[in-house]
Amino acid sequence: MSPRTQKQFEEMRESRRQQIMEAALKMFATEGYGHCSISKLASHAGISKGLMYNYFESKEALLAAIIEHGMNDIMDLFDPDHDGILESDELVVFIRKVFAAMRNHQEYWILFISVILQPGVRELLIDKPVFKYMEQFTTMLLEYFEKKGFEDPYLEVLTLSALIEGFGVLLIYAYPTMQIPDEMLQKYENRIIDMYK
Amino acid sequence: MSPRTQKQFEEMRESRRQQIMEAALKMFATEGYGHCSISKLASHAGISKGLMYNYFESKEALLAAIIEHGMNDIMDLFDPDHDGILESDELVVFIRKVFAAMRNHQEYWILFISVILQPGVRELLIDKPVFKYMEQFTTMLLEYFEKKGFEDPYLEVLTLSALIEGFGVLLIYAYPTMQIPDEMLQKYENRIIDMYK
Amino acid sequence: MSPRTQKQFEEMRESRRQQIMEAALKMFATEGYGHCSISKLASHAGISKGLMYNYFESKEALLAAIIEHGMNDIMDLFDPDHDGILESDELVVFIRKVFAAMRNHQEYWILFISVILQPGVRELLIDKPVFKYMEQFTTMLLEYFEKKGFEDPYLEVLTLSALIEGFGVLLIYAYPTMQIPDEMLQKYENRIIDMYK
Amino acid sequence: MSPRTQKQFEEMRESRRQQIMEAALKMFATEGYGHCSISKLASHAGISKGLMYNYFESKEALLAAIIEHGMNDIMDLFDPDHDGILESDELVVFIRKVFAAMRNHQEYWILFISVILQPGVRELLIDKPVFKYMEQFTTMLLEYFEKKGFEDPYLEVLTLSALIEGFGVLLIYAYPTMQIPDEMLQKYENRIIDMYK
DNA sequence: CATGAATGAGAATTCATTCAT
DNA sequence: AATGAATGAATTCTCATTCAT
Repeated sequence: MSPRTQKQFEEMRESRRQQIMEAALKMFATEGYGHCSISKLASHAGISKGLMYNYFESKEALLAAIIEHGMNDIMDLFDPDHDGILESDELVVFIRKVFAAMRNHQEYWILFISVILQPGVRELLIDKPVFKYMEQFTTMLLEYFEKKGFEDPYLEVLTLSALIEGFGVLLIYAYPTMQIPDEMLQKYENRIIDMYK
Repeated sequence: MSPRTQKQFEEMRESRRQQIMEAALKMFATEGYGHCSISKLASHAGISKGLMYNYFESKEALLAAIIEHGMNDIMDLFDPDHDGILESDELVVFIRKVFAAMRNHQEYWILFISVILQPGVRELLIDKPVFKYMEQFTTMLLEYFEKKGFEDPYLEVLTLSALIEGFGVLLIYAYPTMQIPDEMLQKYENRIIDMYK
Repeated sequence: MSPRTQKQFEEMRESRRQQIMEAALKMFATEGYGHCSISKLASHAGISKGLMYNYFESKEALLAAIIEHGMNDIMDLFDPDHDGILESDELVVFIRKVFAAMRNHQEYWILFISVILQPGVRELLIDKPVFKYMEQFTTMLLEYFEKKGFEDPYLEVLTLSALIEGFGVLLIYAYPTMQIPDEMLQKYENRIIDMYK
Repeated sequence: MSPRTQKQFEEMRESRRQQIMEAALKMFATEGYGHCSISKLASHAGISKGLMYNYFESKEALLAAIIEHGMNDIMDLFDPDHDGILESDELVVFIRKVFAAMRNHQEYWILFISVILQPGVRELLIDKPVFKYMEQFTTMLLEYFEKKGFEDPYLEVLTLSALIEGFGVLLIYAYPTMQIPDEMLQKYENRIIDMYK
């Protein structure tokens, strides 16, 4: 009966936001961004169409929020103190982290790769911190391969990137019809690590 | 009305079809399938909206035709007598063919890969004969690795597929800002071949 | 709970109502009635959306209240004892009162006229008591011109009304870029009075 | 059976455009711009919602087209050779033209005045030729009154403008409930002309 | 064969109003 | 009394597809 406090409202809002984003992530990944109408998204999240706009000012803004949120989750693995500098562990650790992220946020990866491959999206991302991080990855790998004395470090970056991104694409194509089983994912990870030991 | 005229008509029709498909491929790749309206496609192909439907019964059918055509081009390399059985050359020959195709029709491949990775396009592919072909590749590679006594043939298929598809994705992302130079492409090819020698 | 507390509550309520109406009048005039959402109005008045409905049962009711309030202000000049009968002074006195009102509350009048001329507002006014008042003015002027033996009293009413309303419109259009100076206003007033001496 | 020619299409388009604009003008004037949905407009024009967008890219563009078209009609009276210079007839002729325009395009006037009084519209008009013309009117009148030796020419411009604009506002308020009869309009016109003889 | 006008279903978005707390 | 989350109807706009000529 007593009015809700500021804090109660904030908590409600935050949990609703999460609920919407989770529902939307699932749908974007399975049906594709373009095929999800706000109506569908809202009813899957169990709310009204109008309320969506209370939380996200547009469908695009919802996508952006999901991408950013997911990216933050993942970057926490590589830059836990948020100083913008990637922890330069051994390559093996790096690869393990990438695959751990893939395993634990499979839907997110599918959405993410799916989105960044769309024409016209790169231009949108280019200002975003996400993009900075991606460049940092390249730089980090390059330096690593140089330091280790690889004959053609850039070629190695290319190969490793292809192995990772290519696998992502395979995931997209497989999902959700036939999941690539976790052991296979594990073996794939080890296979790559073996190449660089 | 004479047979010859009849034939001329068919040739005109066929070349018009090609012209539409080329224009559409380019637009799908640069603007995204979902953002290309029939109107835009028609005007880029230099014909009227209505005429589009004379050549393709729907937007989806146009996309299907483009993909099938591209897929046929690829398949010609591996199944020249169209008997549905892939020539089981040595793996090295297979890989060389793939990269030769990439090199010789670089722009076409970039557009093509870019299109088939788009959401809304993947969903369409799944029911199509195209998809069968892709499974044949998998099967062929699988058999090859089994025959050669690889410990985990499926893992090898995964790895090789990722290396190829992942490279395609890198091409898309680089294009058109900075082309990956031919020598790098060559080196990458050799790098892969080395892995399987 | 004591009478005094009761009275305080009422005073608070009344002053809150005024505060809302003032904020709304300004917004209606500057942004247009149709473009002002309850949300915007509430936040400009410094209260919550829900509370608006505690004070005014609808957006339309808020508008009606604003107009009625403004209209009462005017009517006080001409019908100070609120008996519904306009004081039939000499016309000169009437005109002087109109312009005195304009001069003394210039900004208010500009906002007010600006609001009542808006589409969507006019339609609302037609059923309201306000409209009765306006007809009374017409009647009063008509009787005056008849009594004075003007050849076509209705034509005179039309002319005088146009001179007054038209000037209001000029004020709106000039505001806020360039104020019409007070002397000009004075001269205009005299010009009209001269016409009827 | 034979396909339509380019010219036939153009004629169809032009007549449809007129039909839509006429229907919309009537509705805008009677119901107010803000209260007319595209749906309503379309069904009053006897066409589908979608077709509206084939002819006008937005509701606002439709309004703009109507205003511009109407303004051109009216300006033809004052600048028949379209050289951007107003014919500087005697004042009497000018006033007669204004009232002729009001009489013959009554709905248009109502819409026009209604629109230019809306907050935020002036800013939109300011680049348009319409605005130039309106300034030219002021200048022309000012020069006229100066030449004729009026004591305070600017005051005269103000008075005449108020008489004209004020009458327009009265028209809006009267329309469509009770039309001001044509004879009254005629008398009003003569009344004004008498003032300046 | 060729055109583009016409349709209508459906998408994104806005906003007055209600209501639980 | 006060808040803002929640609703849903209405609105603007898009676009694949049909069809008369």
